[in-house]
Amino acid sequence: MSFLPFEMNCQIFIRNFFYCIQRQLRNCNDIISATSAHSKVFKSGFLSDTFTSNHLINCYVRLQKINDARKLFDEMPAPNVVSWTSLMAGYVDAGQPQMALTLFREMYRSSVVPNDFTFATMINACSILADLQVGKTVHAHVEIFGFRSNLVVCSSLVDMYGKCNDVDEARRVFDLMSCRNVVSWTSMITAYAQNAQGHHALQIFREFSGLMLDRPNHFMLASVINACASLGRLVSGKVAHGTVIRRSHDSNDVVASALVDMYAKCGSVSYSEKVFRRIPNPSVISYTSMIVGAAKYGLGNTSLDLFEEMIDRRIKPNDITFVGILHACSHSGLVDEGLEHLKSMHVKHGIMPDAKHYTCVVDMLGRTGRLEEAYQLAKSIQVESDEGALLWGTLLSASRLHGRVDIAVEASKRLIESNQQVSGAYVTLSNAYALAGQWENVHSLRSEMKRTGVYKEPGCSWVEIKDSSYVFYAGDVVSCPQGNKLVGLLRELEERMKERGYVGGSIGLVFVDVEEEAKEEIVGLHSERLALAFGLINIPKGVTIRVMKNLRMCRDCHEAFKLISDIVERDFMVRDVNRFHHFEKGSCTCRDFW
DNA sequence: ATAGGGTTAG
Repeated sequence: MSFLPFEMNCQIFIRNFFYCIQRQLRNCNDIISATSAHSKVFKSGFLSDTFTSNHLINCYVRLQKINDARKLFDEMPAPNVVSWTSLMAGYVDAGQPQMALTLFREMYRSSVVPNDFTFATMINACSILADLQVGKTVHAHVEIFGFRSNLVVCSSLVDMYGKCNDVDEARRVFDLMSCRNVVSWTSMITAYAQNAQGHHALQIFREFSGLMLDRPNHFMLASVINACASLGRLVSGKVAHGTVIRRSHDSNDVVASALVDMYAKCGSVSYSEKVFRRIPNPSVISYTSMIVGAAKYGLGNTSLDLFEEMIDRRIKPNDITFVGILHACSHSGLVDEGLEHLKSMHVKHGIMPDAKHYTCVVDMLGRTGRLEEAYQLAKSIQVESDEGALLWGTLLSASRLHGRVDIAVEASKRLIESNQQVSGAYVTLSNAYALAGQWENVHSLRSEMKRTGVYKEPGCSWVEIKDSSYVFYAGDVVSCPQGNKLVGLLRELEERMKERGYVGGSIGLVFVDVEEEAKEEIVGLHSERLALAFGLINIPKGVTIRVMKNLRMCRDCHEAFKLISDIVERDFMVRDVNRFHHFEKGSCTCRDFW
């Protein structure tokens, strides 16, 4: 029988104990085993060992116990770069990215040197905060510390610049990267998609696909679908959907939610529904996408049914869900239901309504002509300037629609005060004056605009036919060879809609351009009407036409809309033109897709 | 050895 020397025995014991603790720390998935591991480490005296403590910190971070992680960190005699970075990442996960920045500064003052992991975490914090200034500072440090060619650091930089709305800088970093992977390509695609440059997003995706280095995964496809949605490109969206199915990502609920949203925005809400119904466990986002999708089509009751369904399935709605619900009620003329839901938000669901919800309600009341109530409500809401622009802009449109010049004037004043969307305010106010026959005011407003140099970009819309998009601008009809024919046709349509009780709004003929003489002529046509006429005139049989522009429907409008559908015998759907200001004249005819 | 990057709804 041989005996090992005592010291060697001790070493083996310590090493075994060490592994045992490590295994326990790696596997602890609940707070009880974490605490027990913690006390074991404490008793053994290993708490002063940085490596063991780091394990414990990560354990608390995984369990979302950031305060416990912090306490442990503060007691460490010698935290190293991993300890610092772990804690920073913990704060980012816990929704306190600001604290991560603070820690970085503290770390900087101590003698511990940051590494690539630290920078990736820091950049992520800046990205969440959308803090471009700090982001640039961190970028400078990345250069100084020599991580400019690190894949992960650069991918997070691309993402950070994208989230801070500096797409050009994102692209610069991306172009300088010496090697890229799916994540870096996805970051670049997302940067474009989230900054209203969907066509660039698709271009990057085509480039990635052409390289055939790697397959697109569900992250990338979700972003690509998002880009198709923002462009209203159904054909590209369907191709992306095909890729999703081929790559077996159709069971991913994030991808599915993106598809639901894309189909709704591209004019095919029935596809949205099909995709939605295949999601095994829809999240609050999946439900909200479908609720919003239905709302856009004036299917208010469908939205409300979906809401009931999600409540029954114990899925908690959030503030955005309620924006969707209030939108649905607003666009379907379900005022009482809308007001009920507004009340229930706080009482039943513990969500405080804020400016965006009240804006929906102002819209809802305004559409149905309850302008006095809408006005009183608008005045009572505390808003930031950008929220104010939306709020007063909403009221302005409603007062124009119902010919309440007094409220229109007040709303425009507030809108102009908010210093945003000023040109839109002038145009709408001018339309309100014109509607009331107050031509002198129209003229003086126009000279005011000339004097202050306000310029209104023309609204545009487009139809997608086969794989091409055709864009129309407000005012285009004048130059169109069939212009007169169109105008006649549209007048006739409007008459027939009025007979059915249509009261005005997007479908009706409105003045678009105050630069033109404000006489009772059509100086411009909103494009959905133009495209509608387009559909009547020269689209070959068997081609599906989809018109993109927001159709804000009250119940009456919905009726009218059905009537138009009967007349033109085609399916088309419409989306919000204001979200697509990135369309430039002549740049939107795209025949190619990947 | 322990720590890091990309996705969906208004």
